[in-house]
Amino acid sequence: MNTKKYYITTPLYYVNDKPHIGHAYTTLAADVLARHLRSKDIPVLLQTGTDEHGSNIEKIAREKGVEPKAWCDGISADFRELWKTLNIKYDYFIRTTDPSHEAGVQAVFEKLLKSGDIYLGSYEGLYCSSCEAFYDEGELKEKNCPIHGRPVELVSEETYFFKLSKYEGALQEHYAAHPDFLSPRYRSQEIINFVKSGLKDISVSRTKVTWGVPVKSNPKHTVYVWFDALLNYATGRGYNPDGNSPDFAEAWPADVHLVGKEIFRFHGVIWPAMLMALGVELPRKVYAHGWWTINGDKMSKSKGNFIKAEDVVQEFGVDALRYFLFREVTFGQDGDFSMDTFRRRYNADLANDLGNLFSRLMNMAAKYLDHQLPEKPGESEVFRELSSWTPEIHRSIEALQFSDALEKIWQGVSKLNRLVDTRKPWELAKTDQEALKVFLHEMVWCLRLIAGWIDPFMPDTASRMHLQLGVGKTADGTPPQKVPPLFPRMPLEVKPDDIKTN
RNA sequence: GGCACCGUAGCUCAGUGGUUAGAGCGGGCGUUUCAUAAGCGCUAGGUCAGAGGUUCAAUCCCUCUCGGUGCCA
Repeated sequence: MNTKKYYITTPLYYVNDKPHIGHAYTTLAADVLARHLRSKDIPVLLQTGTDEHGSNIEKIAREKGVEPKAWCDGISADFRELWKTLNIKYDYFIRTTDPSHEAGVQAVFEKLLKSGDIYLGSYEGLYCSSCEAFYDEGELKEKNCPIHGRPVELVSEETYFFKLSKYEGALQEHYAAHPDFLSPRYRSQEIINFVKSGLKDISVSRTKVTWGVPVKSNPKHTVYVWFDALLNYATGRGYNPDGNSPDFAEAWPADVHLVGKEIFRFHGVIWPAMLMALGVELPRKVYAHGWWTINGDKMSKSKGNFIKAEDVVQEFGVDALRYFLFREVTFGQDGDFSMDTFRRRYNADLANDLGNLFSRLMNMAAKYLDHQLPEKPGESEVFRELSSWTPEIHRSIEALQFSDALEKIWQGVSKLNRLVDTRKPWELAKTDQEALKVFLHEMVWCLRLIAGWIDPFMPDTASRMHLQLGVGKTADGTPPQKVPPLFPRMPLEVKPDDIKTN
């Protein structure tokens, strides 16, 4: 018997360039959610992967003088390497060049051809041979290609169409019946209006592209990359219209597709329509997050202003990056990444608040607790209060409101710092040993609670904390060691201007 | 041009038809010493973009103006 697992997906990342912080963001969000659910003993499937077909990839590979597949192998490996660096635990990494996926795509195509949801037609458009792309009349600059400024030609190409228009009504009904299908709400209206304004059938094959999945019954066509890539969510779990793998039932329907806002429409319109055509249940939710700008600028290849996750990790550690990305900005909104803000938050939240709290308490625990693991303080008011926050924190994570969860957790950190100041354990040490122990016991348990809360976000830090919070469990009687700080304080960046001035 | 959304303390943002409009960060002042010179306390007097309207009462409702953003395959 199959039990349905909680199935989370990230988009498949296009292998036209090396991974940057934007890719990491989505995948980390998936990882945080997955870790949280696992900690509640909810079975989870997390799938990510790479999108490898299309003329762009073919072109890049040609420029580099390698076979397309070899190029894809390299970049795809870079992504997996980054997930490792970022401590992301996924269940399955799919590549659109995987034979099982390609077979699934072909079978889907044939099935829809048979049902009439895909039909052969021809596409007519204004084509620029330098761009290898079609343009609308409105996009042209003085009737020329907006990029090359050269004349475009009217070209017609045989292509297969998917009958997207047929699903206009069904999609609208679905949106109305499932108000959370497109999330967050403030991004959904655009999509709903778009569908309301009328859908046209879309081209789903190419005759000019060879690096793609061939249409089985007409191999001079390859399947258009979007159609190919979207299917991964199903084929990766064993979907094939000619016969599903038994695994498919435990994954489907997907619980949440995490996507960037730029591909929300593909996932909110085309993908559900494809599933309707296939008679497959729709995913429960598509959640679109925002973009990171870098120092206020859009990340772009031409500006070359990508932040490499590896560099940040190298200097500050994985957990600091994981923390920053989900604390700084409400998940869904756009945010700005700058080293200045990053350092500020690192020092204030991680080094000063949490790191120092942990350090001051662990020092006292080492000094004043006789290495005994204290009993859970049922009578402790603080501990009871903090414990009562857990459901709220969990709800926030499950609603993908990561920043809310972290904010609440940091209220706890702050509360504990205040409490230490109020109770002044260093004075109790001179006046009331018994009260001191009771207090430190409470604090140790509160820290365990915090460690548990931050675990999905900062798994390494959580385990380092846990290691020490087992105060006194040492069977051999060795005293607790003074541990290195969780987050060593970092100097704020010295600007060149500051040096010159004197 | 069409359709949405936004404009609240230096910065990032919460917020509600009704007593003195909030938080975090930064800044300023003070204070403790257990701790990573961290922590803790106090402090921001902001025309809630502007104008008009509805109302006993609007930052929150309506209209217009200005400024900004997104979507229109």
